[in-house]
Amino acid sequence: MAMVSIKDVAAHAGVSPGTVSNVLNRPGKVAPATRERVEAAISELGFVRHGSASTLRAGHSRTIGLSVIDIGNPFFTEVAAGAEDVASQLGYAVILGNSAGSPDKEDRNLRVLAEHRVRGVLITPSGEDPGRLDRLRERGISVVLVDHPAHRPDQCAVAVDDVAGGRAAVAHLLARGARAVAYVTGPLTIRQCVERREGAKAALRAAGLDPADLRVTEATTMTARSGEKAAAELIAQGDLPEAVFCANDLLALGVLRALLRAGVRVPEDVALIGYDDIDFAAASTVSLSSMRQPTYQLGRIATELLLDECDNPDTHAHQHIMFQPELVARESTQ
Amino acid sequence: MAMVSIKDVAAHAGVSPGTVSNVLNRPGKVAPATRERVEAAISELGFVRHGSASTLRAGHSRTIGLSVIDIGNPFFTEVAAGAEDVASQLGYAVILGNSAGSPDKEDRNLRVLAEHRVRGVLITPSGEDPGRLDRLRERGISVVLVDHPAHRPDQCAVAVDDVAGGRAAVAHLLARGARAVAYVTGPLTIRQCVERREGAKAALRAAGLDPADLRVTEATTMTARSGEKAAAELIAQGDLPEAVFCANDLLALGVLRALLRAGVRVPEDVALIGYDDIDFAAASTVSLSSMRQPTYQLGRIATELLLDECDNPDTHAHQHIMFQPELVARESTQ
DNA sequence: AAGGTTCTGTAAAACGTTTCTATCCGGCCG
DNA sequence: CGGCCGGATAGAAACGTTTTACAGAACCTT
Repeated sequence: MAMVSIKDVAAHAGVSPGTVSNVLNRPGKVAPATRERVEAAISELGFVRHGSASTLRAGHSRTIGLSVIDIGNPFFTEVAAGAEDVASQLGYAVILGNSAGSPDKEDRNLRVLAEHRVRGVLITPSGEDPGRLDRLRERGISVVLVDHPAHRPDQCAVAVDDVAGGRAAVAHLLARGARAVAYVTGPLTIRQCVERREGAKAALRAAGLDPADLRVTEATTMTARSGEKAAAELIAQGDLPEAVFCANDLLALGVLRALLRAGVRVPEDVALIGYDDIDFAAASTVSLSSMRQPTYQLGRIATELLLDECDNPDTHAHQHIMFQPELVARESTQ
Repeated sequence: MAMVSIKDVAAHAGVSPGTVSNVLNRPGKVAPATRERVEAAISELGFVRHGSASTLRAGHSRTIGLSVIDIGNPFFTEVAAGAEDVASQLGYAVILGNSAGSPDKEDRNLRVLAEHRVRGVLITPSGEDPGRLDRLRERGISVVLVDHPAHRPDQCAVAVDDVAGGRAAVAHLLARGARAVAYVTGPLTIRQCVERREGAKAALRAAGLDPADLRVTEATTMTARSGEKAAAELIAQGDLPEAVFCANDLLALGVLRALLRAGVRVPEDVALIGYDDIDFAAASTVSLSSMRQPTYQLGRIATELLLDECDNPDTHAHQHIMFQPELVARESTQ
């Protein structure tokens, strides 16, 4: 309970508080003998630096914010894991904000982050951004966009090329000989869903087919249950496509399940590919082909960019990094 | 960039800084007219309270720590979501720590939390705890154990009854008429795995069977891949059990996959039940029976207990809450 | 009308660091 | 031998808030 402060350490080591601070922050500036004495006092007294006092005086904290849309989604979980690893390695703490898709909650979270004077924020913005990120930047808080292209040159962003992903997925289906292709997507208000669709159309075009022939089924959520419903619709229409591309793996697993129960063989009757390559894609009964995204890397790199921007503001060059997704072919498209 | 402080607000509203602070923290104490004037100044100037200064002076922060073993595991993700929801609703920020199973990393994380003078910590301790939690408590940081029974009466803990869960799962298998039961488990260094095994044995005993007949296969990790390997072993032994209980759903999904590929029908030849009821359990081709745990609730309640302990230290009563898991019967045990 | 009691608001002292300036001391050069 | 220099440390101010003690004003009571 008795908080031991830098003064106590100073008294115990027979030096001034300033010297203790130097040992903590610029160990090179203090003579080895004194340094040892201070370090001994620190561990003897169990001193732990008061982060808030430090932040207050120094004008900046060793904390970053992470604002994601849905921490329950394996995609964001991986991003968070990558970010946390890098941050904790560099002695930064990560404050987690889950916007749950609600712009209100996102605003509340950003406010909390601003109060904490975080050094920077990693954010996957939900919906369009009416200048609230600019407001953060005005406060001197760096922002790195995650899984979202930058809308301004003076900021960093890391994203994955969703158009290329959609194109690669459908090109893979076409290479297997399929011609009638369906796209099962989540809400088309989601940027990723739209871009993957554009990629799919591009692949059709490149193969000399009419992009308008892409049969699009829009589900209300990106869950397995929605996938089942979508597949039921396709089946009800009687005229099954030769191949189905799903906007994420959860949808694909739902489609897979519905097809198998209806006696449709995968991949013999219908080939199937998902997106994200979540762990369960490989584990499903007919293992699922998918587009792998470097999610953990996304979190790592975004954090590295952010901390570089904070720690070396002069030499820092803003970057827009676009990862390429990778095709993982499994049984469902053999 | 120009940080606006409480003084600027005070000047702008024609009051003293103390009054602004009162408006912020004890609005009732200040006359309505003045309050409005101050509030106008606040929003006009875009003032955001400096959390660190506040923490420093007030002696406590509005921040809690969350230390989990593996943020990639859906179980912990749900816990985190529950915790974040409650915390953010009460204006608290959550600092995330991922120990990744390493006691070293856990220590580092706890140190960061101590530096930030968090109000309290939610922790699922990894391995045995050599007094480091006590050290936190000495510093006035409350601790609530998550998914772990309390080892002391003067602390809160929320957990799920793993013995009861193991018992219910196996009782369900026995009720279907199975007699030869196998248990596919993760490392038996994990408390949960051991307790679920004890529950399984208890169910056998209660049915008049010999608990020693439980065929235990210990996998090195709790993943689908390990589950496949475990099932391959069972198949290789020639003598298939009538029912398999897996220590978690990932293992079960792996077992399911291996069985189906070997031509074993589920549930006709072998019944199968997992644990955790992750989303993918319902979505797999043969939907998977499982034991559902109130994970989101676990996070919520733990946070509520923690914040109650912080905010009402006098009236707070320490609680040890033990949830009961719930059987979810699906196709794999029909 | 005097004394007390609320009710509002002010002023100033903390909280624990960091950082800037000043001081001390030993040694080196001329 | 005196003056200087450079390294090491001390001392004090500042960061933005909360909180305590207190001062005025207004209102009530007798």
